[in-house]
Amino acid sequence: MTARKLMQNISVDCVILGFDSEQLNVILVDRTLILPNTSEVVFSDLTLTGYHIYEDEDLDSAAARIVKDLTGLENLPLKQFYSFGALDRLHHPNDQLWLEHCGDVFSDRVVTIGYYSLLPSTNVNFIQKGRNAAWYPVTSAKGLAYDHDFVVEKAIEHLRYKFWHEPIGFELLPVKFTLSQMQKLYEAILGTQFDKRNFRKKVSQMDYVVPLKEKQIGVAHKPAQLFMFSCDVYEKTRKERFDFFV
Amino acid sequence: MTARKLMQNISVDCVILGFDSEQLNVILVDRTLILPNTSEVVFSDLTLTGYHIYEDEDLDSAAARIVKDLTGLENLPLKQFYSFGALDRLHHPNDQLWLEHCGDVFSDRVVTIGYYSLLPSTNVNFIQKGRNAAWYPVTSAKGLAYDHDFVVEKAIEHLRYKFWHEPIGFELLPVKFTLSQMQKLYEAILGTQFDKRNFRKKVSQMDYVVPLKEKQIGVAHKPAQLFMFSCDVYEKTRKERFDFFV
DNA sequence: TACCAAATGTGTATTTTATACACTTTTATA
DNA sequence: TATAAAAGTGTATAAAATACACATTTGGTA
Repeated sequence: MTARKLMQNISVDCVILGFDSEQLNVILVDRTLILPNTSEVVFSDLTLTGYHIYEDEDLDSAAARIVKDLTGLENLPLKQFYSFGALDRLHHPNDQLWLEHCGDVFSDRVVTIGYYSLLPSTNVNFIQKGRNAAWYPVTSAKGLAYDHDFVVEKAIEHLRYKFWHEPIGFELLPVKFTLSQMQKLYEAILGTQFDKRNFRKKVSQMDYVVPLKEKQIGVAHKPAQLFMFSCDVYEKTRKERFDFFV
Repeated sequence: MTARKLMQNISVDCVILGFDSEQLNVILVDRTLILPNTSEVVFSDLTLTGYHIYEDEDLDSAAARIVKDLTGLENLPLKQFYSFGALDRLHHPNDQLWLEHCGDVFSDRVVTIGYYSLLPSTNVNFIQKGRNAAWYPVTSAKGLAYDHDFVVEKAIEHLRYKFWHEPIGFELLPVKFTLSQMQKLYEAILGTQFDKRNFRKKVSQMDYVVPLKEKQIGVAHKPAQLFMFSCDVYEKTRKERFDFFV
């Protein structure tokens, strides 16, 4: 394989969001600058899973490759949500130090294409090469590298927007889930409370939330019925309607 | 002013959409390749309003500058909607010819950030420098330069999506509009029919559609009452709700 | 083995919203 | 003054949203 050339001015950053039945989490990667001669740790902070794209790969492929390289995760449903090109997005002192020392010398003008992905944040096995990727609660994801605080903020804004209008919540739940888990998720993301009976009445109208003949096991109380989301049924039965009204 | 440097690999393309009470239109710019020595017209086609960004400008500013340069229009509400980075997006023969002959030699790997803007397409005065910008019905916007057919398609998809969920339709109407104009717009974009009485009943629930004490003038029939959209009222009274249900 | 803790699961009455549907009114113009 | 063209209006019915409280099932433990 011949050497692939990285594009100096274009990168991809992925906001991988997970839910653990309590809160929303994001995968962040360790960025520690160690001086090679003295082994001094100059600083240590966190970044999103992101990197420059190669000249011979499109944006979606770049996003998938970068996530795989940094976390080992494959086949995530990565979707583009916004691009970031502020002039000062790499101008914090740590970013400049990092760019000076990190081998490949890149431009300090990089436009990055933001991607996001949703998954349940339990049972995720990271396979890391060198750098450490891990889940962090989004509430604690502050002081990140570059403009990544802003990128995360925009991703969550985008997530909330889609949450109101499409059934994407299921991507954050296990394949088989209980209605209480679903309700907790929606309450957490949308910051609302729902009445249990009315929530269930509403869900029962959704043909694409399919009841299974299985129950929870290993819980110290009455086990709940499990449900699945059917994408097929959703696509076939969805009816759009005005909802900006009133 | 010192010479600004264009970025080889990054451009912005703007899909400026207008409505003329009949159909959706888009501003396109003439791209005619004339050989300088023989004056032969090699080809002539159309592009979106787009160009490379400068090293010292952010994406939003670039979009505004490019639209102004190509059309004379200022202060349009330009919003980013998607980015395009397919490997072959500049690989049609005309695109290659154009890139070879058009002076500045750019890379054939350009990632473009898509912006869109909405406005009523009547009473728009183009001030053009050299190249011709004009409205074209979106239905006839085929065979455009680069991947611009695809960019337009994605923009309209985005528009429809937002149309269902937010009152952005008003950006495509004159400041003062009649309910029939509004209904026709929604029917055109969403591809649905609404019952007149039910549509009006619904609109009357929207506090942010404000009836004026004015009527249409110069029409050869009973003149309709005029209405305005109030962004202030909308922001203060909007209630989000689930709408992906059922 | 009886009791407790913990979470599940269920129904009804009321209000609000959506839908279906047809004729009269107002204006400019011929 | 008759006509054409579009504006404007109400009611009955069906569907959906909301408010609200208690009995049930299970595992664990005394």
